[in-house]
This record gives sequence, structure tokens and C-alpha cells, in this order.
Amino acid sequence: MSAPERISKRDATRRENEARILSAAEKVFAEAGFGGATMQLIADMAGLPKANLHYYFATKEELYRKVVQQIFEIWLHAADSFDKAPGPVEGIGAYIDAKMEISRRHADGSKVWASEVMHGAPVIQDYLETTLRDWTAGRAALIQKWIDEGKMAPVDPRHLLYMLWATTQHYADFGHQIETLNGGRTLSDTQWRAAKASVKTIILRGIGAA
Amino acid sequence: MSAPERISKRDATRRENEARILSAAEKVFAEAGFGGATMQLIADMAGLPKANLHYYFATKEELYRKVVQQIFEIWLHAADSFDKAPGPVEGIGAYIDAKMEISRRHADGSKVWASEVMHGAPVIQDYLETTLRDWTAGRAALIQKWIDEGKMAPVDPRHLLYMLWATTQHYADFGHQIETLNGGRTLSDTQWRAAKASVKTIILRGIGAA
DNA sequence: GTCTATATTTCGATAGAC
DNA sequence: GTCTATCGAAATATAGAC
Repeated sequence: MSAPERISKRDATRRENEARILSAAEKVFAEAGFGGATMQLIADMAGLPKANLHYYFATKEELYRKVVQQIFEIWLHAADSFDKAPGPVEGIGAYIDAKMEISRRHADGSKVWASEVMHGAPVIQDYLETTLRDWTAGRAALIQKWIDEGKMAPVDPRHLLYMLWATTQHYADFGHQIETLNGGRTLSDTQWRAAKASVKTIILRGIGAA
Repeated sequence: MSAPERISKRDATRRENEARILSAAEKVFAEAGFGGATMQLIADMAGLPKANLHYYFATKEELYRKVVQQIFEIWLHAADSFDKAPGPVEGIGAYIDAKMEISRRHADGSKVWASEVMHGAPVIQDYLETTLRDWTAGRAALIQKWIDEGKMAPVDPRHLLYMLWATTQHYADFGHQIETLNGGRTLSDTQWRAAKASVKTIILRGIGAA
């Protein structure tokens, strides 16, 4: 038998390697898509031999699924402030802010999700049918309540949710196009503030809440 | 030499085969991405031997580029009514209608474009830097003119354009997600009308034009 | 122009020494 | 746990008969 080691140390190494691999995988999957990504590229970016990836994640698909789950969880938490808000100005305003911030900080994850959904959600269809469906129904009901209370104009809650997702995630998914139209430069802090303000102003006024 | 044939007939065959291949390619690229698509899959869907694809399109990338160009041209034409309009209600309203209709009729093309841009536009970067950049500058100037004339609220024209692209294309690119949230059914005629109306109502009111 | 057969490359995954 | 070497499958692309 080998010399006994502290379990905590082994676990720490495992967690660190898994995190390195997941971070590299997110980037490669975002840049090349699932089909275009190769285990070799991910291994190179993580600074590990290719065989080690298969030690931590048995298959390419298992690794990919973990990456998709990560961004999904981040988005779910972004809606916390939505629920506690007294009305649409605070609730939807905070939700837009949170989603825009995620588009800036987790653009790669957003792209992986977009790519997965565009291709028919072959790996995370179960999430769409359970967690996302429930989440959407709950938020649609909340929006309808605000409408019934006269706090905003009568709009279709689901189409409003689609608009919120579309506009905020666009800054991540189509970030390259926006950069190109910005003279090839990434958006500055000031420009990100302007983007957030534009989205919030138009939508909140559009639903008669501002 | 072979017996002389009418050029027009040979051209007709060529055009018909090219169209079949392009249509099949658009579908396969949309469903699997560039990396996930295979020439074999495209050939099967087009009902041709794989080698024939290489006869009409030398490489996979050349075929892909043609598919991307198609949807881009369709979108450019959708903005014709934009320019002739006297103000934002007619111009932006018509543009939303046209873009929504394209999302419905050319969802695959929209997905291919989205995938291309998400991956950094490796194939059509030149279009972004020339045609799209000029197009965007022209439309932003028109919107600014409407603002200066007091026909709409002072919003950032570029962020408004991004919002128009994001909201309309979302119904194509994330169509699978929307279908899942619609109980697994595609949107009916009535639901598409409601979607168009929602987008137009919120945005036009959001920019103070309705 | 069409199609079968195949050359060549590259990928995901694994075996086995350390 | 790590890494080198490699297998078997699948991909793009082409050669060459028809």
C-alpha cells in the first residue's frame, strides 16, 4: 500500500484540477462549439495531458454537461431579487442589471448555453422541461400579479421574459459583433453602463412602469 | 468532344443541385454547428453522393460561407421599409414585422449566423467590418434624426438596434426553448401574431413613439 | 456530371508503465 | 494520480472508372 495521505489534500487537488479543466472547457466550447471543440485543445488550455481529462471526466459529453449546468445555476440565482421586489421597476430593473452583469462576466458560459439550445438542447432538454419550465411559470405569475395590481401595462408575461433574456444575453452571445461595430474595441465600463441604462429605460417604459 | 448541349439546361441542373445542397447544408449546419456537421449528413439530406458535394463546393468551408451569406442578404433587404418610413412607428414597426417573419421562415439561417458570430466570425468577419458596419451607421443616423425631430425619446440608436436584433432573432435562435416552454408545440399563427404585437408594443412605447 | 472506393488526417478514448 | 503511446472510428477530401 502507498503511504497514507490526508484526504483533504487529495480532494483539494481534485477540485483544483476539475476547476482548471472546467474553465478551459467553457472557453473552448464557447469558441468552437461542441463539435468543433477537441479534448486536445481543452487539455492544452488547461495545461494538462489529454489523458488526464479523461481521468476527471469520462467523456467529452460529461465535461460539456457540467459546463452547461454552471451557467444555468448562475442565471437561476440572478432572479432572486426578482421575487422579493415590490413591483416591476425594482424587480425587473434588478433582474436586467444582474443578467447584464452575467453577460459581461460569464460570456463564454452564455454562448455555450445558446449553442446548446440552438442545436435542440440534446444534452440539457430535461432542464428545460423541469427547472426552467417551473421557473418561467412562477415568474410569469408574478408579472401577471403586478399587471392585475395596476403596477404595469398589460403585456404578455412570457413574451416579456423572452425579451429580457434576448436583450441581456445578446451582449454576451453577440459580443463579438458588438465589439466589431464598436471599432474593434471591447465595451468600456462607461459603455457597459450605457448599455444597461438603455435596456432598462426602454423596457421599463415599454411596460408602462417608468 | 462530347455532343453539344444547351448551356441553359446544364446551368439549370447546376442551379437546382446547388440549391438542394444549400438548403440541406443550412439545416445541418443549424442543427449541428459547423464542427458537428458532416458532409455525409448534408449529402444524405440532399439525396446526393458525398463526392458530388465536393464537385459543387470544393470545401466544407466554402459551402458554409454561402449559407451564411444567404441569411445576411435576406436581413439586409428587410430594412428597406426602414429607410422610406416617415418616422419610427412606421419604420421600426415594419422592421420588427419583417425581422420576426424572417425568424419564422428562415430560422435555420438565423441559427447559422448566430453560431458564426458567437464563435468569433472566423468566416464572415469581413462582412461585419464593411457591409454591416456601414449599414449600422446609416440606420443609427436615421434614428438620431428622428430623435432630433422629436419623433421619439432620446435613446442610444446603437443599443436600440441591438435590442431589435436580439428580440426578433431570439424567436429563431431560441425557438427550441420557446417551443419547450409552450408545451412542446410550435407557435401557432395566433401565437406568432401575439409575439410580434408584444415586441412592437413594448419597444415602440419604450422609445416614446407610441 | 456522377458515383464507388480509398487515401489521409484527426478525433475520442484507453492501455499500461511509472 | 500522471503521462506516453496507440487503438479504432470517423471525418474531409480525392482518384479514377463510368
